[in-house]
Amino acid sequence: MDTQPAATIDVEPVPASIYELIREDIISGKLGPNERLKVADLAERYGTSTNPIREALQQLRGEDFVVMEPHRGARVRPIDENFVRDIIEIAALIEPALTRWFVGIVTEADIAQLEAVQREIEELNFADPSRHGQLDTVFHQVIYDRHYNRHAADLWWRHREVLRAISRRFPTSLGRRTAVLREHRELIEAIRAQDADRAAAVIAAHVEGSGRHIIEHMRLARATGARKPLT
Amino acid sequence: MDTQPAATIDVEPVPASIYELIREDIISGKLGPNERLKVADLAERYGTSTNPIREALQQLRGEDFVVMEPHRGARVRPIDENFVRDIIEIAALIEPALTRWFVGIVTEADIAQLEAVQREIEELNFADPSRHGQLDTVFHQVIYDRHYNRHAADLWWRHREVLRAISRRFPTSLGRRTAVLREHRELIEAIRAQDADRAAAVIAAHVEGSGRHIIEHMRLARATGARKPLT
DNA sequence: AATGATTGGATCGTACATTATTTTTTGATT
DNA sequence: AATCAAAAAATAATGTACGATCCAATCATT
Repeated sequence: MDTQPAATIDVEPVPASIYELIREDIISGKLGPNERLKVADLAERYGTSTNPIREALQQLRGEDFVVMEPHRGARVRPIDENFVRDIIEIAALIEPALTRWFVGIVTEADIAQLEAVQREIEELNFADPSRHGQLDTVFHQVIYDRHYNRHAADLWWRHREVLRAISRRFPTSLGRRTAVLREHRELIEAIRAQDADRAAAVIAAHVEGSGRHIIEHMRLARATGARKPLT
Repeated sequence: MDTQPAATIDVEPVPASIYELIREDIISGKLGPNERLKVADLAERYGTSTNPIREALQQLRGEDFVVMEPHRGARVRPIDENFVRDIIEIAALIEPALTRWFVGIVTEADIAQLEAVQREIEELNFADPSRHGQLDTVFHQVIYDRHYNRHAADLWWRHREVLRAISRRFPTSLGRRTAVLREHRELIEAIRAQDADRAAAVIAAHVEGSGRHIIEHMRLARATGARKPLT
């Protein structure tokens, strides 16, 4: 899974392949936790034959969105609070390291780009959540996308997509909004000051805060709209 | 991909599924870097039809061992020095964090198990490389396997498998041998002393050293036996 | 050099065989 | 009659086969 080029700010991506459709439905919760994924059902649901479904499921299995047992088929890996906590913890280890490196290679132009994106984010001021999600992604992409460690960058990207999809489900609290803006500004500041330690610390806090926010909302949603248990 | 139970020390695993066969051939280098993976060829090679091949490739794609371009088929993701460096860097971030947590929950029995495995390792003294690889894996598995963050643990396991497969290709240098034994002992020491910082530092050095060793050997192998370039 | 035809191979669809699992039915025993 | 185990049927995954279609690269022609 390669990351998008940082320059183009693409429109909301409309899922094309079966793989993307199923993944979207898993992340968005249309396909619930632990739900069985029968090849025949999915084929009908998405209007294709079984072959593409089988392949999509295998790919999703490789990416850990789907669990498969031999001769017992596929199930949706639950995207629950634990899941989010896990990937946030990993992100909290990787992102500071990537940021640290970025501080060492950053150019005037990079900082200008960061500031431009940040300006857009502040102007938008969370009016359009989906657009904000895009801009926020681009902001961090500027920092991570040129890193030589493609594995780490792709890992970040994968986590990012999951978190963004989950975040779409609920609004950003006022407290979180101000924190996001403050942390972004502080990050730019630290990068400009060539203070790698501070930049790393800021991004670590940023990731943690974002994770807490998401998990809190998930907990709330779970408590309120009691979801049906596994099939 | 779930990790094995820590208790059972299994025999050298014989790959069963097509997926495992192909992955093994990629990691071991039988399928060279960037080599085209034609479904028809692979089907013949492994004695199956094309469907299982396609599904295996999709899974490998999800795990990033294979890259696919639309309508242009699959290629082997090169398992080269950069690849190893990338996953080592990630491991060097994750393993200390996992170790740190382990220090907090470790029991007498855990330490006894670590010591038992370490004793076996020292007795074997690298006589049987494959067996050593197993024991070394078990040693670290004791530490990581019970962590609540299954994502992180699985990430470790995946990296581990790749590195172990690569390591099979060449002998462990004398210097590395003594370093491994020393670091293991030091790690047990730090864990017993409840010194999380030191344990984390030791494991970070351990991962780094292991990475350097592997990359050095790969560089050497590349320089010596000049491999054929991409198809 | 640009254009169009050819071809290799991926991708997708469909159908069916085989095998393993789950559920239901049956039958024997208490 | 109730209970439980074995057998049978249903369900669904997995594997095989083959044809249709589409895309990209190559080759031939102008």
